[in-house]
Amino acid sequence: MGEPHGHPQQPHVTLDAVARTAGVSPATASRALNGTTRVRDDLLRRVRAAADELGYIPNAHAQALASASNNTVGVICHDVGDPYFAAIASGIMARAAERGLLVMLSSTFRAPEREIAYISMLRAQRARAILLIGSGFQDPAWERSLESEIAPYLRGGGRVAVVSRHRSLRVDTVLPENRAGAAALARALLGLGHREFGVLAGPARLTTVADRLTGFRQGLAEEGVPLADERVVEGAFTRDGGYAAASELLRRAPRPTCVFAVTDVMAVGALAAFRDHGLRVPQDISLAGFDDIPLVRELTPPLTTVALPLTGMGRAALDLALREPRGPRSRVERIVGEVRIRASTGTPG
Amino acid sequence: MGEPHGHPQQPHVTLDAVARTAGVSPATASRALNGTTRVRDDLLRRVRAAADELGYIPNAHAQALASASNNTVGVICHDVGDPYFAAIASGIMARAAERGLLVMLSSTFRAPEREIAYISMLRAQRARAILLIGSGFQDPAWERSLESEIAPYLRGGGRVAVVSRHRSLRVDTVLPENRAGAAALARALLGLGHREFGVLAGPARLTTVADRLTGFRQGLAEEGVPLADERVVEGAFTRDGGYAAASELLRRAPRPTCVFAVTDVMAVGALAAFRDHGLRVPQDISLAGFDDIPLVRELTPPLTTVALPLTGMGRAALDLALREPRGPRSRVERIVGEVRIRASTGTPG
DNA sequence: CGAAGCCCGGAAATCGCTTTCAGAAAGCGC
DNA sequence: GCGCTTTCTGAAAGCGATTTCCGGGCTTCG
Repeated sequence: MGEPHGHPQQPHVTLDAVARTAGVSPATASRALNGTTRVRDDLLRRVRAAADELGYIPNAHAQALASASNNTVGVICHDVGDPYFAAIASGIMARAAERGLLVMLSSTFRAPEREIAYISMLRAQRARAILLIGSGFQDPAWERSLESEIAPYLRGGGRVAVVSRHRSLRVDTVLPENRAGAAALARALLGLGHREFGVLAGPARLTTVADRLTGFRQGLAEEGVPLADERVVEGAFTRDGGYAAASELLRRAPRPTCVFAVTDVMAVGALAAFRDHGLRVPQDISLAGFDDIPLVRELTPPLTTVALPLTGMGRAALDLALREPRGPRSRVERIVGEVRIRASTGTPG
Repeated sequence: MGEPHGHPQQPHVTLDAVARTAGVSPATASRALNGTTRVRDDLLRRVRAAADELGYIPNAHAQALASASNNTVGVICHDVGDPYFAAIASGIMARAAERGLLVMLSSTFRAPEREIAYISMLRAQRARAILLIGSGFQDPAWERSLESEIAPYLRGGGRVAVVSRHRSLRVDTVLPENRAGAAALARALLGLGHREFGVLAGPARLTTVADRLTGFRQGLAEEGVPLADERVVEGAFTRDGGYAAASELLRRAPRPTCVFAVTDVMAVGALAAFRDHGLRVPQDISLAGFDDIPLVRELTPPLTTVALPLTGMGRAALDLALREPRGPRSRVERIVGEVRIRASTGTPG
């Protein structure tokens, strides 16, 4: 009748309303609903009845404001669409569900400034913990602003944990042994007889890339096998980035007998590139990746890689951040990757 | 010096503090920071200076409480670890970032009651919009409780949109034409000469499964080709579910010449199963999926499927939910899938 | 039987912000 | 210079919960 466009916009049911229909004070209603204190049985029943008769849903903002606590955690990753982050995020969500927490997830799409912006938003939300997933950037300016966002958050009682990120912040960390893993992979590939290697590296400013690259180099160096700079091609951390980098690598003669892609996602692109160039894997060229994301077992040939327990790392990160009691020092959980030799690597020649 | 275990727990910087050091009232400080009203230039500068000198971060809860508005949206899917949901979620996140929104994401891991629980939590957070991603359940009890969660939320001004879910709720919907897509796929496969089909279906209570299955049946029926019930095997919506279902299907003679897996994820498992049973795809058996998740182009052979613009669907859902002005009727955005014939399907025999 | 505790419920302060509501100062035309 | 509008600022009232702080009613013990 008169409502111009039909949006009555009903007001929310408040605790006061519940209290009134139950014939008690808001204080009692609050206590009854939260079980903070003993409340006489009949009152308790009346309050509960009133609450679900009215369909009462407490206002989380009011609760957070009054009690200075809340049950949300923030997660920041580069892109949930990437299977690597999706797997870690999935682990976090599972654990969060068990703990009754709500997760605010955000993707930076690899823009450092977006990471900072999100941290700020999560601070505003007074998130209990902030989880930073994935490689950091090698950039002093960024590190400074990150530090200056994080420090006051920690001082205010916030928890921070990072996953798979070089340890520039002194916070709880779930850290894959990227160097050691890459070195182990290098040794395994040397063991197959390879001596001519190529590497598909991600963006140089990402710390994960640097670690895996140096680890691989060290592994080769142990056997005195060098890795020339022109054998390392940089590409985006995507399937297409891997494709492009692999193509570029093939353009630079002489062709290596074995290629290491610093992430599985890039390896997927590389595999396609090799195929398009008429190369058979592993007969003509061997290929290895890193991470063991779910899909790479399904490729033909299945990809040799360094397996990381991705969902487990997600769970671990949440537990680490929220752990109680809290010691004075931050903790580091080191994850050792396991080299999985599959059919994408063979003996050279 | 005497802090027992070193957690000083510094209090937060409040707007009052900012106002005080800027020498203005909180009201003015608020206006200056939010640009609600004109504020004299010198005051504005002083407030801003004070704010970032103190490192002021507004308390989002207080803001939400006072202004009865906030900038978070909730997303509920079955599992972010699944590439299908990951792709849709990625689209949502991208659009949310553009709009300056924070996303609360949760995974139900396919438990209906968890979906209800999350909606309730999102209601408590007074999320601006709730996005439900993925198939609903064919279960009257669940539908009722869902309805009773959603209705008051909408009445309170909340927005709801669903993606890829049968239209049991009268809310904005991004709806893949599952039936039509599956029918088109059926026609294409018939066109290749197949007459003996098998189907790997997901859990029967999921509406998406039902739709794709009936669509496929209809497509076959147009040419008078039947699909016997024992040719339809049900499995979990996962890679392993696909593997198991495919194995079961092979156990039931006679073997079909072409298999339709209702999702790509299941098709991936089926491909592995066929291989393990010594069958060549497509020479011995053809395989098709649905969704066109990123990885299936990379398989050997690349998978024939019905392509859905997943990230676009995510973006569309957010826009649909938050659209302004708001008509009285809910809107349905129909997505037609595109049949992509790839090498996993060939002519029979 | 009276004093000392114990429980429990209610009044009211509080959390940190936004937003009326007025009032002061400034600008304007005549 | 006077009245009137126009700007801008500050005081104060919420927003919707939680949480002291208090007091009234019982139990319990001396």
